[in-house]
Amino acid sequence: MNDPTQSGFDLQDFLPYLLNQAAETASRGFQDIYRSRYGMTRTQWRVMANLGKFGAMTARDICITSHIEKTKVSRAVAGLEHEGLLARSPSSQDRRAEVLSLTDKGLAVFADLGREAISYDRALRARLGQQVAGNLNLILRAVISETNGSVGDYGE
Amino acid sequence: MNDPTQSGFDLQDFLPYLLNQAAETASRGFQDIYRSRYGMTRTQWRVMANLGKFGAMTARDICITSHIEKTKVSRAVAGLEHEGLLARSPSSQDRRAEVLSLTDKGLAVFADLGREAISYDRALRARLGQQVAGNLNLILRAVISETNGSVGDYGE
DNA sequence: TTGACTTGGTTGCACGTGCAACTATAAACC
DNA sequence: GGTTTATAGTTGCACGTGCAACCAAGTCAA
Repeated sequence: MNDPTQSGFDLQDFLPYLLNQAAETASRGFQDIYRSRYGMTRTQWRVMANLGKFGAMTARDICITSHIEKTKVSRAVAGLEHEGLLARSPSSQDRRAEVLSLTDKGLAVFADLGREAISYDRALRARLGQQVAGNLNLILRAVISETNGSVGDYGE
Repeated sequence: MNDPTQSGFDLQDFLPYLLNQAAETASRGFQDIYRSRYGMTRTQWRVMANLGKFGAMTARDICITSHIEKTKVSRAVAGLEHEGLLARSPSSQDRRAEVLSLTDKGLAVFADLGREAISYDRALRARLGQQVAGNLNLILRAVISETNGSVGDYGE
């Protein structure tokens, strides 16, 4: 590895770069599943995963728990609703907010993708080794909470 | 953490999700630098980092070493050339290919960003702890080489 | 009640990207 | 030679995203 500019900088050791590459390769395979099978976006999948886990919640709640920007959530919700996977009902406490929940169809899709996700994750961890995978899990959380010094709106 | 659907799936423990979140938070700060300071794209920054390290190379070479898709490289190169940061010269061996290299201006920009990147990376590693950071580095490489079972074209 | 300010959510626009299709040159084969 | 097949690089188009601006409902205080 020569370095004509003597800069001493190597992209291949730059943590943000490595993280992005790793995230991309790790995500690709699962993305293919929810995209080809249900034509879903990553954000849609994430929104669905939240509703699947927590039941009913507002868009705002999703933003907070998942650090997804609100415009992304808004559009993902619109898409999921259009596909009949999600339903909105007005909030009784706040007429601006809407309570979101998965429809039966949405629950079925989530059940399917949840299963796939679990086995995908399991396979990935197996390839890395349980020890290493657990380690990675912890470190990533550290990375996420570091630097994440709470910015405008709510996160992100 | 309740789980109404009993799916057993938790997005917060899904490795692809964690990797993406970590990558995003880790990248954000540095992205602000090359974007606000030079109006550069992430891909442009990466292409520049390659040329800065390796000197002169073709677009194809960049694709191979950095696993960036060729259309992204093509556009990044066009942009960098437009800004006068990069120059093309026809390859003597292959009239389809062009040898890319940074101009003096490009070298100066790379020197600046390279410095910034090094200190950014150093700060990040310091926050994680050297031990953990080194660990992360290794694991990420493993993640990248796993799953990366060589697809069409050259990588990506 | 009225006004200033906050907050839940949506929308317009510009932009980077993924993919497929395309041009031009090179290499392989008969 | 001539014909196929692979390769370097570009381009058109559709699409998801980031950001700023926006609307409507809530909040708080005078």
